[in-house]
Amino acid sequence: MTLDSTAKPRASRGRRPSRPTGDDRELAILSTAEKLLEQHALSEISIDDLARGAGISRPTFYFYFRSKDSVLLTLLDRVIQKLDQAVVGPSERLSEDPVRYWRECLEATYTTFSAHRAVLTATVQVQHTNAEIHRWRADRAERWVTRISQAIEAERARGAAPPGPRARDLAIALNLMNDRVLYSTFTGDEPAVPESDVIDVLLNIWLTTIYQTTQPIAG
Amino acid sequence: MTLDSTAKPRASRGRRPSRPTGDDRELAILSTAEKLLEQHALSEISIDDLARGAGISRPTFYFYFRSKDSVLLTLLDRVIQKLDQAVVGPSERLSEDPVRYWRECLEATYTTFSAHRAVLTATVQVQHTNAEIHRWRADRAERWVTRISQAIEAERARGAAPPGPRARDLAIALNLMNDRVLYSTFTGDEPAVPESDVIDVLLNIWLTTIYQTTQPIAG
DNA sequence: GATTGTGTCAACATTGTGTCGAGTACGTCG
DNA sequence: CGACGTACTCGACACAATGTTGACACAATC
Repeated sequence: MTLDSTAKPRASRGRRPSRPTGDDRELAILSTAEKLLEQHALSEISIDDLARGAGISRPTFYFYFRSKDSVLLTLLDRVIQKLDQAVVGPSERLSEDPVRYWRECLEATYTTFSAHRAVLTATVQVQHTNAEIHRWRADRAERWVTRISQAIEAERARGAAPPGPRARDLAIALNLMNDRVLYSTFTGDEPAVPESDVIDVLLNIWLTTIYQTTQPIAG
Repeated sequence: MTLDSTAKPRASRGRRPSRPTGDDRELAILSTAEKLLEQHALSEISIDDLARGAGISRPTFYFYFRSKDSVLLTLLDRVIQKLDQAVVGPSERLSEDPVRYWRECLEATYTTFSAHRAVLTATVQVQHTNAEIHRWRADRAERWVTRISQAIEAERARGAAPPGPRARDLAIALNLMNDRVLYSTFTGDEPAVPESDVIDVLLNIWLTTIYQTTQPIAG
């Protein structure tokens, strides 16, 4: 998903003035935002804070972004672009080495979240109030769910996993669990699973849920 | 937990004027809020909306509540009071009939949520921005976690459940999952588990996680 | 040198929150 | 009865944050 809709349409990039200007300012806003998000929730950050941090006035901010949320969305877009190429994806190892496959799925999620906690936790926080971000998350979730439920069905088909609730429903529940558990682990809201254990705990739940044991049948 | 802190201290209740006044207004605000929450998120509701809905002016609103959030907190308090007496609690049936015990735990959570979805989903939404509500949820969560992890340990002790990750960590993860899954089921955000299946799906995950099977050993 | 597009901001308009202080209605006590 | 206190009410204000407008600057191109 490209996020053209969020950043104001910048005119043709052909001619670039030599002033200390242009994209620099946009980047300055973005990095100010990411920095501030490490300390404060998005709701506590004003547009003025972002503008000042980037060395511009508040009205000028609106030249670059249409709102605070759209800054977050752009940040998110950048994070995910990096990520989508890093996590090329637990490939076809599913039937060969299921445990490894699922561990890698989880680690991918963990890594995503961990590398840019500030941005990702902010996203979680505003998903309820911002329609665009809400849609963005729904979209991502849908793709994960599809992928995971196909994997579960494949495992059931080859007899490695027993039958059970609809694969899609399990995938949804497990996926929501991951998000929520990682969120509270990273924000440190009590009660939370300690960061050192979080992958193991989640993996355990995934495996037992899918296979009714922690030692699934390998290829 | 009583929420004295949230409602302004009403003076002695001794003398009651006969005007269409007093507690009536407070109740009017509360029911207006609950009604509006069925259609809109709390962030979309202004204090003026609440005041108008209750037939008073905005400043008068502040006579009864210190803020929008404190209305929600009071609403929550009422919901929970009803609930804490309804769900007296899956008692000592744990070792006799484990499946039933866990099903009742889940159903209690489901019922809580379901009966006052508007209030509960609003709570989820503002937990990230309101410290008081955040604390309230953390508190409730902590008590559930304690209770659940003790139950898991008891099952392990009597050999009904196999060893595994720290009981507390499982309890935290399962608990967060419940909240999150029920939230999206009730708001209907896609992807969500359909309401008709949600208890079965969650129960399945709980049982397999705790017992590594859906048929635990009964007493 | 005129034109065009990028970039800038002071000043304004708007919306929502919270407060203050002057008021009104009602029960009570002299 | 009347004056006193308390519950209650709201107009008018102060404030904070958001978003908009219109005039202006500068560089690149014609």
